[in-house]
Amino acid sequence: MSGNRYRVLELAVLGLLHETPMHGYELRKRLNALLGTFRAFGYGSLYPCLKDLLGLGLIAEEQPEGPAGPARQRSGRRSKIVYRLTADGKERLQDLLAESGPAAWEDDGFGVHFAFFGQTRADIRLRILEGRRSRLEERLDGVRAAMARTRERLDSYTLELHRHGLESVEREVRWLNELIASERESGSVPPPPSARHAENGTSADSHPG
Amino acid sequence: MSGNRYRVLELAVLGLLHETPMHGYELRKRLNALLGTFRAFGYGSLYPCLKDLLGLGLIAEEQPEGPAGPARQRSGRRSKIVYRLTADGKERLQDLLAESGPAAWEDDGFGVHFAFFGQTRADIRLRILEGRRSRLEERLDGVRAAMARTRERLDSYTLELHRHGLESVEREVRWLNELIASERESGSVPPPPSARHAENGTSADSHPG
DNA sequence: GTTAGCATGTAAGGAGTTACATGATTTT
DNA sequence: AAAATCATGTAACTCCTTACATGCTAAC
Repeated sequence: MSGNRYRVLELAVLGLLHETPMHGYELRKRLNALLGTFRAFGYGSLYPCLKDLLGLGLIAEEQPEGPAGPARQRSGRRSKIVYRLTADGKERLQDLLAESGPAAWEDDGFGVHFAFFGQTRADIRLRILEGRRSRLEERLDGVRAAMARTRERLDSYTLELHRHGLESVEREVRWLNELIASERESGSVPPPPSARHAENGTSADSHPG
Repeated sequence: MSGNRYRVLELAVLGLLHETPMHGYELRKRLNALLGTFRAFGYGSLYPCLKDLLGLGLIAEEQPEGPAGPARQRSGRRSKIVYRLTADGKERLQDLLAESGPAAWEDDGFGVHFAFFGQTRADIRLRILEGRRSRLEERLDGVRAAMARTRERLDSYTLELHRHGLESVEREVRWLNELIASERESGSVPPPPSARHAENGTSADSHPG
């Protein structure tokens, strides 16, 4: 009943439910629309996750409090179960959004964390973007070194695969460079002297364009 | 002991051992060099896989047949276990290389299959490339539709994520277009008799932008 | 009156990953 | 003698995925 797995789903669900309460089916559609090309979840992933989050008390079934008493919504279609964030859930969401370590910049987590940058503090955003850039640059170094070592015995298809792979990663690095520059430009974030962030309110309006 | 999981690893291991026998540690390095940016495996993945393939009789420990009898190689470092492909393993490898369905063009499998295109029949190569292109175009359609539906409630970060994601996929489609054109040019592949397409090869250049 | 879409779930398993444990050999 | 690298392995776990099972409601 307790014991939460679901690192990506947890943030996505809490983040979406923070905007507005929803039932599972709709949540899944918004989820996949949110994550776009990065990821797609089926019901078989979402519902067990909702069950867990419910068990942990991070979300709760919304009781519509009609005059006829607290019955599940039978007005629309089938009796839907509308979930909302609890106080614990909000706290948990804030913790997840404050994450700026590997969980937020590795392949798995980066997409979701980025998708919720609008709700993320400016200094955290910057740390995640920079963390991911470092990660990708490490990967570039590793692959380039490996290629140099084994260059002679790779056939043309393998070389082409590598070329395309490297180009993709380089392209993402350039994208991150632009985002980082844009984050810095939009003021409010002094390059962290030690860890100190200035209090600013305009955290979410800065998109690169 | 039997029962093979490991869809990606199996092909990669058999394909590499087809070139030359190797021990696990070296295999892992060549594996990661081969797959480049696409994937990286640790020993915890490779060794159990080798155990399975051994159990299935697809690979075998190479006996060096020294004059002192069949002992494990103690010449180099620690007693290495050098694996080689068996006859069954070669057959299995041919089956895997002949695969041209979803397993070969989905995200997971495509990289490995492509890496071994040098050992793959020309018509199979073409089918895999076209299959992947279709898959990506479906994905583009799906995401663009989803974006159109929920455009208004996405913030600028989410939009930026989608823009970058779409661009990445579009870029891969263009790459596939070039590869497919190049495969057709290099002769030897008559367009499959049943699936008839108009006599221009440039069917897929329709990317917006 | 039947398909298509809405809506919720479970059981079993996939394809690895992480952390740990061990020891030999070469380099510094 | 210490550190790095070579070399092999296991147990427990992860984070979903696939296939299945169910039923309601709107549209054709």
